[in-house]
Amino acid sequence: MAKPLTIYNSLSRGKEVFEPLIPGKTGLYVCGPTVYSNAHLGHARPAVTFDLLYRYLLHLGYKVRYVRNITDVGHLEDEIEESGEDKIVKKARLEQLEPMEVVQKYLNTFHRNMAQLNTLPPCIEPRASAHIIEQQLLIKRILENGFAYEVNGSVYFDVEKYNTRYRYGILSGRNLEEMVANTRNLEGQEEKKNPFDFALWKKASPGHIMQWPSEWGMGFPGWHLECSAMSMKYLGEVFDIHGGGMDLQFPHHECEIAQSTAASGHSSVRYWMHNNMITINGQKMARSLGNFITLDELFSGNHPLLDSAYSPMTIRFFILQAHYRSTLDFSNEALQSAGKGLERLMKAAALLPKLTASATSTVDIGALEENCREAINDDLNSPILIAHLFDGVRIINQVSEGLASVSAEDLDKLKSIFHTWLFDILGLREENNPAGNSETIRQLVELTLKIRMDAKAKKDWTTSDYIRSELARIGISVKDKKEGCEWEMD
RNA sequence: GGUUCCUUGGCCGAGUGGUUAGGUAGCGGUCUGCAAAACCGCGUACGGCGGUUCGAUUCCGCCAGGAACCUCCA
Repeated sequence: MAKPLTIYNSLSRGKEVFEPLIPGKTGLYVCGPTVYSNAHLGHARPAVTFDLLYRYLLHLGYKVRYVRNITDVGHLEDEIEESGEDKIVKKARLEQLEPMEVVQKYLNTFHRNMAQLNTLPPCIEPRASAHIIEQQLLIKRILENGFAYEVNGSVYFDVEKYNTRYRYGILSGRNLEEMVANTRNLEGQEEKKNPFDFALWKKASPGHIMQWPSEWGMGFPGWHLECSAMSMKYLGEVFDIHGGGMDLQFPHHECEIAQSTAASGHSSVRYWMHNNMITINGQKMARSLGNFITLDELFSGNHPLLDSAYSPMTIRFFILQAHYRSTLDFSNEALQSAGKGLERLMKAAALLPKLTASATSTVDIGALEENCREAINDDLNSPILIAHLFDGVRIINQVSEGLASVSAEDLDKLKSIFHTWLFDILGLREENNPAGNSETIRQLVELTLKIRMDAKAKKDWTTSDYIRSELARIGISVKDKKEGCEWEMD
């Protein structure tokens, strides 16, 4: 009896069997990016993590609605500042662009990067700016229920009041009393009853570009509201999975819970999932820390910290080789070894169609499939899953070298395992050099190698080695086999 | 200061109260004209000090070092 999918629920701090609210269907909401600059390595982590989850849920046969928001309204950059400018507005002035032009520019890049990483697009990608009315309606519900108050054109969430009926801090394990004791008083918060109250609607200063009319005056929605409003709209007042980075657990997700609960009277998310951070020199990679490397820089190798370029699939594999709840440390050495490992995996996969079946098997394929399933069912343990696939790699290579044999049935099974787990679920794919597909180049290389084989036949090692090293110089590696040779382009 | 968490072989990174993680790098071997690839073999890692236990890397305590959150953040 196979164990079912279990996932770690941040809310209970333990693994739980995943059972959707509605049999056969499930909803997944993931916090997307704030599009005010290029996506960096850190953004790839949740994208790949929840892509893996999405792919696996689809594989299990669920009808999945996957929602990932785009924050294009911008959160307040710094409440202490009088102007209270938001990030997107600030960037817009810097670049002399319309705010929506900035949004579109970085959104386009984000989409391209996500496609390069072979992440499946979400079913719905709602934008905060397109859901101002929904956010205002949610504020009204919270006000009607008495958990918010209006001051001078802004609306704040009343955390203390909320905490009398519900509990503020259930997700992040905080309690309000401790928070009160430890909160320092920041300036510019005179409007709030308590420093930990947060804005649902913020009055716009005169120079603020992004603002909308509301019954409280011109303003813009608070930091945390869009996710509550949009998840509710597209997934319902109760839905299965909400994902995001660990750094969003507090205050963002805590506030989301409070908002949704204050409006509807009950909690909305059944399973909270949080991916850990990517670190660099032991420290979190973050835009605000200035220690980030963008995905485009990684793909091109154009960054002082990079020894070489790393392909999108190398990045994806690098991320999948660590469990999503562990920190993952960036280094050139780690990325290079990931690239090598991936190459080995993909080469074995490419060998699969060329294998011939024997009457009997000398290897055990049966356990492999079950091992893969067991690994991923255990809170998406992709590193273990990958380790099992490397068992398959050894088998494939042994069969290819005539050191082991597989029956036709086992060979089919092996093919199906790689197809399902490597390509469909881990979402890895071949990265062909486009030039390698050119028929002209193929024929030129074949011709050159034919000349080399003639030289080899005459034991003219000088010519044969010259051709091989020159081909290597232009990126074509040649491997001699017992009969003939193989070649490939980098 | 508060809350939570981490410390595994050169590097990345799983996992477990007693039995091989895996990748990569390194070493030895097979194969090969050589090289590469592949295959076979190898290293006896679990921060320190105590405790529980027949037995702890795995549980508990203390110490050291590091991280995340407490402000925007994936």
